[in-house]
Amino acid sequence: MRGTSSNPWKSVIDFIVEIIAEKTELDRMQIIESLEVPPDPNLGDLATTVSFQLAKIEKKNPALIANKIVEYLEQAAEKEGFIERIESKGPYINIFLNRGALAKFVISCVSELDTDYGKSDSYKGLRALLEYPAVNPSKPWHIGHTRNAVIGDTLGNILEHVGYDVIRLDYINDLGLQIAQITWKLMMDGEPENIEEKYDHFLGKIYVEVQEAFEKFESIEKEIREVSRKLEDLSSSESKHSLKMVTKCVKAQYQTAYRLGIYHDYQVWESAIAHSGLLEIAREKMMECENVVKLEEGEKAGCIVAKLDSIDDFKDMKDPNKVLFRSDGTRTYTGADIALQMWKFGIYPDPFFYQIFEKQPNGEEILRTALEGKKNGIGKVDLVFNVIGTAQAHPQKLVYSILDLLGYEEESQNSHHIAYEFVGLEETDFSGRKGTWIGYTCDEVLDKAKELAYEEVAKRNPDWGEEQNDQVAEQVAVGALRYFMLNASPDRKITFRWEDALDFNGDAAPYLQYSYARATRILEKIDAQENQEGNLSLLSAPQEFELVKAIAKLPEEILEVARGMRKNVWGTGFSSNRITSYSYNLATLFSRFYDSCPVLKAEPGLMAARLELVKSFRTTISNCLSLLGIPVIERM
RNA sequence: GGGCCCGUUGCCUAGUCUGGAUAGGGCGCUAGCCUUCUAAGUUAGAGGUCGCCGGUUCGAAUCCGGCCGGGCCCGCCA
Repeated sequence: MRGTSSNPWKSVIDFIVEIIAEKTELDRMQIIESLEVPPDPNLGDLATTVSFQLAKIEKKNPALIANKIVEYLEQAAEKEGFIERIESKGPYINIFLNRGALAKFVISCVSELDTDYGKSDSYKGLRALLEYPAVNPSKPWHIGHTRNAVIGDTLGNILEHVGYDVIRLDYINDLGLQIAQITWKLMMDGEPENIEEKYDHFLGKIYVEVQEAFEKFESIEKEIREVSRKLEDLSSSESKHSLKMVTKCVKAQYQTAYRLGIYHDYQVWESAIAHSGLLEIAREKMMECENVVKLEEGEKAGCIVAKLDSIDDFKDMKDPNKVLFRSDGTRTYTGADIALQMWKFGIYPDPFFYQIFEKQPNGEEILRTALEGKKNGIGKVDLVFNVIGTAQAHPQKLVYSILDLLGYEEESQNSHHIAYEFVGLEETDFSGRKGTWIGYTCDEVLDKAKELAYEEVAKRNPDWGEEQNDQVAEQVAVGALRYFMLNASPDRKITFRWEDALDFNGDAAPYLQYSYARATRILEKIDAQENQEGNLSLLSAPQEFELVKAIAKLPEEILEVARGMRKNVWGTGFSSNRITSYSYNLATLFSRFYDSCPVLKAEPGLMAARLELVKSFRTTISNCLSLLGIPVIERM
């Protein structure tokens, strides 16, 4: 193998497949599928189970076949420097790579690509629109919302890494009943002069109070419903009050998002949807379909419904006529969701105007939909990913199926529900209404994590000042929380326990950050002039070799996650935990290397080679951390 | 009634799509390792009927069927 590759492990695999293909009758796909990593590195670096497949064809003992093939393969492999040896063990054919040659190849790939190492252009030219976390603008983010936001943000990073152009969208429901409830309360009581709390926390608590009254007293419910109706009228005082309140709330919520390194490109506001004419345009489009009709009689007389009895998945519904627009003409959630999904794909002309909501700390402006402003829409997108809890699997499926029913087959296929299970407590779930989230907001969890991290940082770095302690503690806290959310497979419920979320040892973000800091420290201690050419073929210790192999696999690992995003009956799978476990494993291998292979005390030639390896590791783990949105810490 | 997700050691969990060698980790527990690049680390050890039963297969945590337990979903609600 000559030169460098953006996917070194894949290059090694291709090389081996080529050799096997020359010596057997099997096609390349079969060979690729037969390749696996043996359970124990002592058995080899790669193995092939082609003997099982050949045994079926030739009707012979697989072990005998393996024995025979190995002889041929050894001859072929000898010509190139990449393979050390090939041996059979029973039916398995085990391949040992040349450690020095692989180290040389992998390290040159990483050093060439640097911060781009891990990226690929496999999906170049495709545009993906992601929606997350769409938290109601009436309360602070709790840890359930945090899971949504972190999954969405990380998914965006991964899609960007494999070549997608990614648009990050947030949805602001400023017309919901929850907003009416708070508006009612604030207009009655007047807004307090000095609110000491963060504004979203303040609203959240009011909301819990109002909700109680709302459920208890019919008269209050009636008043609030009236406020809700008035919110639809943009000239009403209720609407004007609510707009100020919601804007303030979203800005407060975004302070939390920014702490986590989460940014967006656009916001879609429900009030803009309601008054832009979007719903009317969408409704007309929908009614062009013969399966969307206005019912004349029966319980749903006057409603515009989608007839779903022809679709297998929905024929067991109580009534397969799904209401999209009520008899009074207003849209249902499903109706609005379909209209919005159509907008995302640009099925009809964009009716929105756009205004700057605010400038984010990353320097980028976030645009919100509005009724006046500039006409800079999102343009054509190929795929839409909605990050929504798994409880909404059925409604999401409805939206995509109806899209298909309307004739937008491709758009339906390209609609993805990224489903994740909820975060709960041992005894209860998080409920906005009951206020069970109090004490478990994202801000509180981050603050508590930071407090603990601060103690640790101060203990380890007695010479640091308060500012440096504080900064690192914040980075540790953010990393720990993001990792905690990503390391759980999205289809698994998270039971939130402080001792788990705040455990900074073992399988957690600080471990990764620490490995980076250690690598950085080694490199810092070397003066530039000592930078001599290292003989990379000296890197043959098992700890060095295992680290090299792990580094080599990053690009393929990211691609595997992207390829694994297939549609299922419940949504589209997204294995965020694969990236965390890859990164954890990489850091573990570095820790072992660190413990058993001294760098600065090694012989000059070996030292230079190990320095190169440390550099490669540092780049790779750094790229993993930025993919996961975990802050990189130089010293901790 | 119908559909979906989960069940792996004291606790948390990877692996299940695409079957393959002794089922990986982490927490906790036990015993080592800092005069050596940051011990948020590392080495070793104890701990498992992969929910249960059956089937397919040379081979099943993984595929198929049937159960059991936990959660979620099937509104002109929000």
